[in-house]
Amino acid sequence: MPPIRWTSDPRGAFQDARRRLDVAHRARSRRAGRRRALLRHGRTSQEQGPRRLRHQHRPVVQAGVPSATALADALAKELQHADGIAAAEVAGPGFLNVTVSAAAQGEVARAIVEAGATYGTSDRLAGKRINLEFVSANPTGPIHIGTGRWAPVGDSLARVFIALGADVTREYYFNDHGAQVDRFSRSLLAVARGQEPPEDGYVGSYLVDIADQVVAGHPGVLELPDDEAKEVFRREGIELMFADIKQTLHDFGVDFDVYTHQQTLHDSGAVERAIDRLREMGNVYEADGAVWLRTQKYGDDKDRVIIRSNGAPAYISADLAYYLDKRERGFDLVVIMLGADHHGYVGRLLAMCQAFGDTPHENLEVLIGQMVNVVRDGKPVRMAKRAGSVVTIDDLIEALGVDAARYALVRYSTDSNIDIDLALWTSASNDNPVYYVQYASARLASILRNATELGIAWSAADFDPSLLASDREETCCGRWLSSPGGVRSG
RNA sequence: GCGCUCGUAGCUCAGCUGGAUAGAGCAGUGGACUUCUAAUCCACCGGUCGCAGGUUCGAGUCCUGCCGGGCGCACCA
Repeated sequence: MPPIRWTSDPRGAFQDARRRLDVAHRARSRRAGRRRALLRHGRTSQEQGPRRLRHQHRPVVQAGVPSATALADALAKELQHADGIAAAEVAGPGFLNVTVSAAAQGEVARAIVEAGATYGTSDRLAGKRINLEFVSANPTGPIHIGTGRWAPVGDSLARVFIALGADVTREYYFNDHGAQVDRFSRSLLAVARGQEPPEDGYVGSYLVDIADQVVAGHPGVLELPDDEAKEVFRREGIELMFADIKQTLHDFGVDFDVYTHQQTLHDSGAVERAIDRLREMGNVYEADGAVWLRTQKYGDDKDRVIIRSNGAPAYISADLAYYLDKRERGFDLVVIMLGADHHGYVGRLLAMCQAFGDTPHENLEVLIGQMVNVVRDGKPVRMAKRAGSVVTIDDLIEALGVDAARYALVRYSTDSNIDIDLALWTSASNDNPVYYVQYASARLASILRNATELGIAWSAADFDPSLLASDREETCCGRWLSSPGGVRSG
């Protein structure tokens, strides 16, 4: 064991050497204790242009520019004597393998213990205000599994941004305006009167529950004229439905900081203000009796109507106001998470962002999550009680439990549509992905418990990092070292 | 017809801004273990990265065209 005592992160030594040589680098973690570096040269100046850069990436000798191997050699020499580094050797054309000494590598254990829960966090996004809007299911029924996918994903994303030091707000856009809500209230009224729901209405036993509650709270409601009764069912029904949704999300471990009601954007004049602003920017015009936004100018397929020829605002008008509202509330980045059935909407939202004079992907990011199906033995499952109903988050939680349900939704890339196999996720077998996580947790808890029973306690003074030298420990240290990178790129 | 997205090992999926022999888990095969919870561990087996071109010193990654699955293309929300 080389008697290398190290005092700092070996990456520091690496960066020192690099700085001295004035080369750009690319480092990647490989096996435990090793870092590999691809050397690139000639990237110190951005104005070189792509063509020349490409040539300079070639690992060949050019006039006045040392070859990659020569650079690697030089870098290796610098590194060999650096603290915490056991060996540095040139491996292939342009690659440098750096072996971190066991002692240096073991230090990561100390760093983790001392940092506790803050290990892996950073201040990379410090001062940045991010608004994450997700779920935002309409209050016309329980949360469907597709939109519900964003609940754990959006929540996890929020946690990652917070770990990076950002100031994060979780927000829910509550759509209590428009035709869907009207259909909902008509459906409630029909159900309360024991009639068939309207042709275009909603079905499901939840309607009965809501209708019963409304009637219980307003005994005379069924004797009112249709319009008045419908209004009562609208107002009360939405409140009850929304309370249900909030409860479901809360049970799912997801709570929001801000709920914005679409209706308030219309009532407060925010929509008009947003349109005025866009008009000032020269991006609004009138044609065919309607008011249009010039989204095509900013990459959308066509311009979009924001005020219909009948005078009613189109759906997007509230989004204009909402985006502006978020920006005025001081958010640098506005993230909106939508289901794949809304992906056609992305283009016009990004165009809107630009129409306001903002920069897409910098001030506005629209994420699309693909569809979620629930299957059993390969066949789609409908769990709710009445035909026509869809699988809800409540159903999923009931079937899998909160932890497994969250994990089943977070585990996969949101770019892929997923089939959640109930048989798989509820099975007591190795096939069940959630078992791995639970077992790992159980084993770690067990180690700590046994350590306590044996009277073993952490002591910074007695800690000898060089003892963490076995292959297994090397692997662990490597993972630990690279895990903050995962948070960073997340 | 147009657009978005997926197509990587038998199965379910990773693969970051293109970089060294493409990685995990499960399944399969062969071992280990009088157990820090057998809900275990180790090893092996297994891949024309949908197909065909192209760009590049280098492509699973970028571009073009096909094929296949999903989802959309409203003065609906």
